[in-house]
Amino acid sequence: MNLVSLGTPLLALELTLNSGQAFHWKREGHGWLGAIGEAAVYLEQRNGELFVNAGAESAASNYLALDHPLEEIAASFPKDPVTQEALSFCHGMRILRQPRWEALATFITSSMKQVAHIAQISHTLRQRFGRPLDWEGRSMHTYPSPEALGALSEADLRACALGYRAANLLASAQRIASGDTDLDRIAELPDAEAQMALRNLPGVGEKVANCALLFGFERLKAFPVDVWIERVIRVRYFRKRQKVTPATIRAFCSKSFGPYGGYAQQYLFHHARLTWKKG
DNA sequence: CTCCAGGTTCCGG
DNA sequence: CCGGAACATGGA
Repeated sequence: MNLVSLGTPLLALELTLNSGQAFHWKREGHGWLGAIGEAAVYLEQRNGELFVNAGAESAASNYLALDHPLEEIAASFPKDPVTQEALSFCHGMRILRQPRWEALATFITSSMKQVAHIAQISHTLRQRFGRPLDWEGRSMHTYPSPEALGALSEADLRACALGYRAANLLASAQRIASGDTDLDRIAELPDAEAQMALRNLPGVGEKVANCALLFGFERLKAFPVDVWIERVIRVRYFRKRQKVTPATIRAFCSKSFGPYGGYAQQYLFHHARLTWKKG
């Protein structure tokens, strides 16, 4: 158990790992076990001090985005009570800097699925098709590459409970493995163009593209609108019986939440999902 | 059993 | 641009 300290960053570790951004971190003793790209990683927080297994320091601080100016980000949020309530609830949560394909692929598999089930799919794909890793006798797996997934059959993926998403994940993996779509090149594009490029992939619409941009391409203004966000915006920012179309929501979110809109979105999402009362 | 979940795509107004 | 419907699966 050779751990190294990363100091005492402002970081709500458990909140960050369990907020529906990444889906593969598992409790292990007092910490969390998972993979960052091709490396096995163990994370633990004790009295505010962050520890990581030796050798994974830079990978971990990059993945956890410890360089994001969290205080500045929080200060940039609108001062309305809805956002401030979510901010207070999610204090210390960071937007992870995930590998591009991993972020894109997990959200291709996310459509019309609960977070728990997305996690189950992620684990199955890793176990069956990822590369095995080991840390202190504990095993975990990398997220399977586009090449690995692209070589499978749709039936192989359907057997992981992917349902109709299997064809989309397979075709997207093949387009990337073949070089037809280049995620590194997309990473160089401005937000709007990057979004359009991602949306050329099967199973990638506006919402999934925005998730990929926010979680995998460092686009902190990207604002995914899922059923929870749609509900929060509609109920808390508009009057009952007012006509609110998808275009209304898009325009409102784009103008209201500033340069770190993606952070605000993630806080609103997590807060709503955990505290929403029906009726 | 019914309802719903971090949607996308296609199709007719 | 908008609303509807089809698409799989499992948890609540």
